[in-house]
Amino acid sequence: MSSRVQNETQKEFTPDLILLADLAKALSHPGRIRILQILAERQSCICGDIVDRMPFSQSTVSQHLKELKRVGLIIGEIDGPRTCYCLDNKTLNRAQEGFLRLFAGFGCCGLEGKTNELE
Amino acid sequence: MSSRVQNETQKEFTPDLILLADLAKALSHPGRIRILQILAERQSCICGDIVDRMPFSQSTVSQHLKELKRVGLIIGEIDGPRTCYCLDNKTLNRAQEGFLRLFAGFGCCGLEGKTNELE
DNA sequence: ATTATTTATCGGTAAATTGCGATTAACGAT
DNA sequence: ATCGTTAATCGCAATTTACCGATAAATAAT
Repeated sequence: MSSRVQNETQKEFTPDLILLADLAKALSHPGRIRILQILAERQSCICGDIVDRMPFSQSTVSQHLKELKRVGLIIGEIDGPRTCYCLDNKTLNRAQEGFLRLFAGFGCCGLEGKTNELE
Repeated sequence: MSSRVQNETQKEFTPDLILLADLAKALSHPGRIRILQILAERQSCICGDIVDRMPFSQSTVSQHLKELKRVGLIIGEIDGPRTCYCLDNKTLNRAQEGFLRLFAGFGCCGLEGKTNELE
């Protein structure tokens, strides 16, 4: 909040920036984006169902799920021998907000037609 | 063995998805996001000015610039012994569009208070 | 031609990522 | 207890990333 700006040429990265980059990293693999899309279109989020729809092995998918869980984009709930995954809307909201603010800061691109006051 | 019926639906990733992941990858490092922000503040920027504002060596910054150039987020113009970098608004627009569509597809997140539906 | 300046690239190391098969752990059912 | 099923984790190899110092290439000025 009240971060002390002592030098205009601040070289360090703010926690916000680091967080956004971390979220981008989680989205930097087609498989992980795909997983999020699968979870969005289905309410049944059993791990096996995801694996069936991915071109990777079970262990690889599990690793991608772990990465998505790490940044908080998804939540895994153990249900018997299975694990039920679902999107974490709270983190998704923050992520969307972060990206929106980022692009808004670039000033180049309006929302073309949808002129919301982003700020 | 697993007698699961293999879903014949597209396991492959669409070019659009791969492109979006690639853009996310370019944004997955705080330094690279920072570079974009620096370029947004000033209309154009010679490489050295960017280096001065980054906590990395000249060669490292140059490498990040190369990555941003690779995905088309920035353009580098040689100007004498210097190189002048600037944002590529066209790619930025497409990137923003891609992220907007992605998050819209998640359905979870309106624009926080602004409950307009993004088409 | 020499020198200084600027930036891209080379070479190297350390760490992280990606993918897989094999294994383990946890659970339900027999 | 034993047997399947499910999913996380381990171990491993190949690749990529990140960072740096050193060097090269290009230009401007002397």
